[in-house]
Amino acid sequence: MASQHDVAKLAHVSLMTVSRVINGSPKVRAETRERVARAIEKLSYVPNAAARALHSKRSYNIGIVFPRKEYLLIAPFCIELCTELEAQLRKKGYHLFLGSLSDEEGVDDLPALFGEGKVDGLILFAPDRGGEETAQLAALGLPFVAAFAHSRDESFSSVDSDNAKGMSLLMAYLFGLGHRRIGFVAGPERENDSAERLEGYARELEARGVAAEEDLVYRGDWSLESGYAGFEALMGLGAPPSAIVFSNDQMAIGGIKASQDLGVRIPDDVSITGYDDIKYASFITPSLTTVRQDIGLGGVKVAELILERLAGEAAPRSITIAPELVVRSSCRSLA
Amino acid sequence: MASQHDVAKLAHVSLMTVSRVINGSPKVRAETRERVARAIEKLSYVPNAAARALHSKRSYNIGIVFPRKEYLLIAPFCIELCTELEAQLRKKGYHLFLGSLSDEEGVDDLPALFGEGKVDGLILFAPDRGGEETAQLAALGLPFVAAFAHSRDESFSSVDSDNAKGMSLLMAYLFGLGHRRIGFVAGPERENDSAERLEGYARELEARGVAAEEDLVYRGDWSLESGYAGFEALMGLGAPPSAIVFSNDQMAIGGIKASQDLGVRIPDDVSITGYDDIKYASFITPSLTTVRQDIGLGGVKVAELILERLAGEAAPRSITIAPELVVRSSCRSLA
DNA sequence: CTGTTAGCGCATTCAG
DNA sequence: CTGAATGCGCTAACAG
Repeated sequence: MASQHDVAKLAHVSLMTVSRVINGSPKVRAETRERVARAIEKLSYVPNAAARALHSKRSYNIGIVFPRKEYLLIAPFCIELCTELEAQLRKKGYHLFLGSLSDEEGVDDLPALFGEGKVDGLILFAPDRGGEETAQLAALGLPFVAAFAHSRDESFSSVDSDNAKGMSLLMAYLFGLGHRRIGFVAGPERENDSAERLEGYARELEARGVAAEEDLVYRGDWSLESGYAGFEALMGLGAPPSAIVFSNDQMAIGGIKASQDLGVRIPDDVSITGYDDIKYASFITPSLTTVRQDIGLGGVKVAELILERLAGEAAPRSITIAPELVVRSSCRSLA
Repeated sequence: MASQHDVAKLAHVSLMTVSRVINGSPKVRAETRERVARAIEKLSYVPNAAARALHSKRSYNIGIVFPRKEYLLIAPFCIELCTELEAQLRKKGYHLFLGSLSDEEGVDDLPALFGEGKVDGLILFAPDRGGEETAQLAALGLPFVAAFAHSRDESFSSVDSDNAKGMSLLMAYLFGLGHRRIGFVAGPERENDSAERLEGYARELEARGVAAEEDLVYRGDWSLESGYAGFEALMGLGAPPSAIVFSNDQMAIGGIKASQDLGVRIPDDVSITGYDDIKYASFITPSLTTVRQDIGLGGVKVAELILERLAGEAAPRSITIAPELVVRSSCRSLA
């Protein structure tokens, strides 16, 4: 409730001196500074964010936007990212706003959501691959960073995992085990991570002279349910695969459930892999061979990039998080 | 970038008239209103939140605080709550701030976090049971609601699940199946949900004339790991229980993992139950008998209560979410 | 129905 | 080193 005015009165100085002390200006005598500091302490004065924002035209708030309800499917992910992000931003005096867009809303609703100057910048979580969303957002002129997306042309900053690398690790491992007929359960078509993993799968097959088969690719949506359905579909094929790569751990866990209901043994009858290395990956039976991504590091990098964008100095850039193969017990050697 | 000033100029009216149109005051001639509306449209004018907040002394922001890192353990939970909460608040023109307190921080750090007038109210997620945190927060004078906590004396508003009811359902079911020697894997001591579930367990045993045994209670922390350890500990007892109640699904899933590593069959050798009915509960094998809580509804109620608190009319009140027993296949009848 | 005045709390001028 | 004036964008309280 106390304002600079009150502090100034109590410390017998002017408003300006108080302001200077608060903003750490060196041009204040130590003694005066001390007096002001005590007054601040006594009144438990806290600067008013609105007034500051009004004057400085900066809210010191960042918004994070989860574009679609479907992203709740990957909750563990989101939370981990948000926590780290929030911690990093706070160190720099920024706060994090949460904003999930409903299915009916699009990027054009963002001004209404955040455009009143409530945020200085935005984090866009897994925007569509087509680039319309990011283009629209760029047109708005609000600094932003895309998380779990990738800007090929560096027209915006982004943090993404190195999906090509991850898939390469995974496929090399599977081929080393002797697998040739490998099924794939993909994520949503419009997402970058999903698309890149599918591309990686196809590329790795081709590199080893294995012809791609349309039947061997099932289109899922990251959910447990779609993993279940994917496993059923692939194993129901006339010639089922000897291994199935799921685009994320969650779908793989759905697949494991399906295997049990179907009486198919993993890895005896079919090998499977996931992606992400969520907590459950090691707590499910069989424990899941997967690709680990350091989400926390992703949060740190996103924070770094958005701050960079706010400063406006550097050009947009993309950071990719290195993946790591985690071998557990969901695959067997055909040899 | 456009301000009311620009709109006023373009529409050939005064600032005040613009303000009135924006705030929907009826005291404006239809024709004038129309003219102003067009100017607003043309300039794509959006009111400035900071200026508004400065004048009205309301930020139209609500903060949600996750008091401890350990809450990341229950991520699916948090996300579901946040999403629903955010959607509800947005309908009323409010935005949601995220703020996780690190382990070193306490409620007294909240002013620094949010106290600059950045928020009008706070949601406190699962505060300690002792009530110091809530008492401190109340002392700050900031309206708040505790989520997944319970105010016995209605000194603050809270939303919580009816743990007594949930435990009663669960224990009745287990007793009906013939179980008498029942183990319990508890959550953290200081949390309300955790404490109430443990109390419920003890009460239900006593009500049926079964003596409580200290050895049969293992203190966990909601995590998969602690569930694993709890299962090991309880089954390692000289006389292991015929059923184990886990305070949440996550620990139960940890327990299932332990059972497989130990070669103990569920439910043949021991029955288990969880609490929460998270998505994985039905996708694990054996599928988990548990208690369902409608987290989304919790979010709706939390929004309702905080808005009530902001309005300042009604007295604080507590809402409890009705639990529901979900029987699946992790328990067997001893008969 | 519409316009004028004033002030919310802060920080950037520019003078002392 | 410190202070006085000024304005950020908006709206409540008064005029007209």
